[in-house]
Amino acid sequence: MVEIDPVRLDAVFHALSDTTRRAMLRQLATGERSVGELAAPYAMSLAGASKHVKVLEAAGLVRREVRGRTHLCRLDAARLAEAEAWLSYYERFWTRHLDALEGLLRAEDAEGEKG
Amino acid sequence: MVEIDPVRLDAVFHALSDTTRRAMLRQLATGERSVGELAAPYAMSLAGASKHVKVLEAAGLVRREVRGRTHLCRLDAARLAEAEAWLSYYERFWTRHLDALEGLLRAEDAEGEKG
DNA sequence: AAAATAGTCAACCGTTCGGTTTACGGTTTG
DNA sequence: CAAACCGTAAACCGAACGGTTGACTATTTT
Repeated sequence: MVEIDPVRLDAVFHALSDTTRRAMLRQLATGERSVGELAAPYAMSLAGASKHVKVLEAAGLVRREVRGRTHLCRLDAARLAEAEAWLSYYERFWTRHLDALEGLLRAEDAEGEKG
Repeated sequence: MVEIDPVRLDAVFHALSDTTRRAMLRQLATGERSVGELAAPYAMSLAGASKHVKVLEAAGLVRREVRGRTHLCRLDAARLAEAEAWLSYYERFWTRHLDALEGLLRAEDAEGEKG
């Protein structure tokens, strides 16, 4: 298992815990966007949306390139990968690779009957 | 893509955004635990830990069975699966099945050169 | 019956959150 | 240069968060 910095993970999950921020990430998945473009879809002040972008940036999910008066944002998925790595630990609770597991258990049963 | 209720996802990611709560889930991954057992590892009042359990329960990550004076908690991974499903959308940004993607692009290039 | 145990509930406290408004600092553009 | 534009910063607001203590309810245990 890859140990992940808990503080970093706190920040990532917190950033993901808001619908607006998740929607912004979806926007960024289709290409880079200015802060204004990210803000446009929401009934919210630009300053408000800007704060959301900062939360995403602080969590390391978004990087920003200042280009003249506009700030270009792009997705940085590395921290999302860390979050998914954390979650993947629990896959065994819902994934039915009980197929493989059952196979393994049957093999052990066979061993037990042999020995 | 499986559309997931945003409010539910808010609750799940918020529940995961705290180190103590994530650690509690890890405990529950090894088997059911009472609230007291969940609380034991942390320098925190029982009431405080109990609140964390309630957050996990409200997010649907934990179910509780009251058994006499003790409350037995067990992991319910379904909502974790939803969170992972949401994250899996972004796998293409870090997974190198750029192999497959590159193949596709090369095929399109070939088409372009033909036409 | 009395005492110990498991846990919640309610009130409270300081901090953070999500949002606003207003003011401001750099760019472009006219 | 002046005006419009893009975005941040700061101050503020009510609500939620993470945590505490103390009182309380049930259940076990003795």
